[in-house]
Amino acid sequence: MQEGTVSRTNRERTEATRAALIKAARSLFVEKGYAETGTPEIVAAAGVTRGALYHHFADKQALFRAVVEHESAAVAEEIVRKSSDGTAIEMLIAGGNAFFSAMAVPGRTRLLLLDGPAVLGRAEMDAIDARHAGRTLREGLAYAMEQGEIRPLPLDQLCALLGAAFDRAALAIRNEAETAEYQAVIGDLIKGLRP
Amino acid sequence: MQEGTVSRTNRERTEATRAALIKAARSLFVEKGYAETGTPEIVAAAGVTRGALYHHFADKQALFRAVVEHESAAVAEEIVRKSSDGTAIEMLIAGGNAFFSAMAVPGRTRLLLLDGPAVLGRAEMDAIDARHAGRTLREGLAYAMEQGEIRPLPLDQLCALLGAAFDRAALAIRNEAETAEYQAVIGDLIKGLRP
DNA sequence: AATTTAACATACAGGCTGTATGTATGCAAG
DNA sequence: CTTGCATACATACAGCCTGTATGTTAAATT
Repeated sequence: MQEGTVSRTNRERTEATRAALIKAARSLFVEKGYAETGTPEIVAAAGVTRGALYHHFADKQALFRAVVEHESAAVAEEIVRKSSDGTAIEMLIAGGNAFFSAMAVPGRTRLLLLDGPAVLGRAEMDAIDARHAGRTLREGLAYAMEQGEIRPLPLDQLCALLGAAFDRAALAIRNEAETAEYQAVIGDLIKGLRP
Repeated sequence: MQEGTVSRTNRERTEATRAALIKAARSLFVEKGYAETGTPEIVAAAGVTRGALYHHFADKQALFRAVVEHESAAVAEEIVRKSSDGTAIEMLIAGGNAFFSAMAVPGRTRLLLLDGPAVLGRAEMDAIDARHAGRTLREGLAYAMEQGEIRPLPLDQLCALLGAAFDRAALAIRNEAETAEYQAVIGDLIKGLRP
């Protein structure tokens, strides 16, 4: 039985430190916002020093990027996990509901929809989204068009516009009643695309 | 004939100073973003001192708010000015085109769609938008529903979702070809709402 | 076992924000 | 017209934060 500092491999140390930093940073970025959170505060919460932070991340923004990447992946994972089968439009609706459910986790709207675009820029946020949640929407829409369930439209533009609608709905939703209202309206928007 | 310091009334001094600060701040916020723009830089460009800035504005964020308010009003003014008549849906489309045209003015997407929500929060941005461009969209949709040109749907939610789609399109648009593409897709979205 | 390299910790320089204090000018009252 | 107050600034200061440079310890390599 060992105490305090157990001998760890470098890889283990790195992973533990990075995880602690990302966890502490996520919590503070959510609570106070990116600009109002200082690195001294983050490292104190993570139980390391600023030296460790700047060893693993180029700067504060790089740490934020890691937090956003992590969070975006979690949202996409939940959508994929809950994806049902049925008609293409049914799948789109179900995916949307899963998205709303995932975005209801506290802090996600702030990280992914408010601070993210401002800190990292829309181009980088689009790139991150395209690897995660945005990818599921794109595949759903492409499948629906393929099946002839919605009219053929430029996929890039349609994804951007519907994705924006989903995002804004997630931002507006604060309780179950609002969830149902937005689900209904966005469902109508999608159904309006049928041939 | 007088030189240099002409005797000005206090009201004139105030208006001139505020205008110079807002103009300089707008330029720098657009060029470098809110966080990367320092108040020393702003006051230097405006030809005043930091004392003047903090006399007229509570803090840097209040100055940013004034810039955003000004810009948002300019967008709404352009939409109203270009609003044509015709069927309700035609007016919506024309209003959308005017919106895209107004948002093409350099810096507006960054101020109103990227930094604005992050710095001021979505609630405050919604309030500002509701007084300006968002108001025109809401009135257009309400009129279209009244005329029976689109199905009756919850107005608040529909405004939020379509407003988000317009915003994202404005962010994505970088040239005329893209403008046409997004106009077409957003037109299809609106037309899908017909009874 | 010796050497290199990774993973930190500490110290420092520069810059920025907001506030406190000082000054000059407009303005209103007598 | 001058006397007193308020407005519109300018200057100086304190505190904090970011990023970097330097030092130290432990792991990995040879």
